[in-house]
Amino acid sequence: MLQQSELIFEYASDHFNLSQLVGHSDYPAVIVEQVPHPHLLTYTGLSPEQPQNEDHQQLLKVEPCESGEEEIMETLVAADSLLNMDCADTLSLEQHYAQAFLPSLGDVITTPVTQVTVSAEGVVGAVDQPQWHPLHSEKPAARLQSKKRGRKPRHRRAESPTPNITVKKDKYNKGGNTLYLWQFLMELLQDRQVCPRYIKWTDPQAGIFKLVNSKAVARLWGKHKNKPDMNYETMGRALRYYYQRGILNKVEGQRLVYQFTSLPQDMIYITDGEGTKEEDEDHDNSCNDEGASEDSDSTMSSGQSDEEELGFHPPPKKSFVSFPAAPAARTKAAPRPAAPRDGVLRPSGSSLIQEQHLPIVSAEMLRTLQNLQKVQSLQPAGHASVFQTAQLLGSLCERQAATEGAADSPSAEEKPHPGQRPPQLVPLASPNQ
DNA sequence: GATGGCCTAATTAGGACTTCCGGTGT
DNA sequence: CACACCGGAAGTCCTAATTAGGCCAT
Repeated sequence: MLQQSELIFEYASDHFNLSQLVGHSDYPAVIVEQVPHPHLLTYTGLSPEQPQNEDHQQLLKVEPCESGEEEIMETLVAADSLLNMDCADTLSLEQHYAQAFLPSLGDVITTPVTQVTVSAEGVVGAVDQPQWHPLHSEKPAARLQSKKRGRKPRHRRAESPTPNITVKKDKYNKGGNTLYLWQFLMELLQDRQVCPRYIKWTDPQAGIFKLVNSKAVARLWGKHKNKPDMNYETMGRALRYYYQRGILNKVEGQRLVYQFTSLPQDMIYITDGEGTKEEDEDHDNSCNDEGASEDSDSTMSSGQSDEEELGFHPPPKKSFVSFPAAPAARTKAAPRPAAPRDGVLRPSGSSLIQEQHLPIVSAEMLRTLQNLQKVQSLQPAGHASVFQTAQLLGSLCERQAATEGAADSPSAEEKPHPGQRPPQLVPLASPNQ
């Protein structure tokens, strides 16, 4: 049985559009999280019984492609094929997600998690910080205390974990797939299969995001909630309720653009050059962004369930940072500070790369780890803590820096190319080196 | 038989949407 | 005209808290 301190890699995006890697000098961002439940291994194909060194790697194997473009096209075609599939035996990632993953949300949520982000500069951040930091000084919306009749007053049920509220673990442990809409959206925004294709940050620092494909997002939400009739109209109503509760603001004058009044302090923005860095140029998303923008449904045939291909990940449970924009008033998009271009966006003032609760390990990280001899012997059921992984990556960073120092330039061969494996990183002699 | 502890099912309140609607703005 | 957006109202679903009742041991 796995312990909470054990580390599992979820292979999040091997099937992800490789075009996202095109032309970016940064190594992909990486999120690491403790995932306690063995069925997650099943979900990810990493059965605890499996010999990790073999099956694990086989699962994660990514064949390099001669022609990056062809690979991209094939990937897209495959993805689109998935979208069109509705047969019962086509177990979508999302279905898989719902069936296998959600039951463990409670553990996931309450488990302190360390995130590690790797960019070209190496490990940007790796913080093991179990505490959550409520940053909202007050609860945004006044709660109506309704009358009770004929019964003893009881303790109020935990409400939606609006930024400064913690949710009891049990709430997520009862087999229900309780995932609030705002959490769901945050997930999507951290899922590279969805962001920026269907939803994207327009101003991460301000928590402003756009529903690039509102219909697709609504369908995803509906699928998650088992509401096949869900549409943007309905989902939008739920979003509007968030105004009252101070969870969201509408960004005036911009359609389909909303703003989180708070974001997890430890929110991580996986940009690796895509999605979130387009905030200055909405058109620079290579990942179908233009095709998808405003309504990429036009690019999809009707009835396509593009969410079929999407697997996303359990809800973040984090501390939150509120944005300067006052929740009380609808806000225009705040002037944005210059976003760093290192592939990881940080909130003004402090690093975003902190402990976090996303059970995601990107494919890129896994590939990276595959290249490390030490990591190849890492057993989820063994000693591998997230923090150790962070240390490991820190060492990796150092080694890489040393290598780069010798080469004196981040050469092109270090940049990921479509259809190419991520850069071969210098194997680590030891995580503790 | 009375009492207390434990367990379980039923009840209830309330949160978080969902659905529907009429309306406005772009 | 389509779509985004708004917010009221009523409904559904789910969960936690509470209560009631049964069982058992003392």
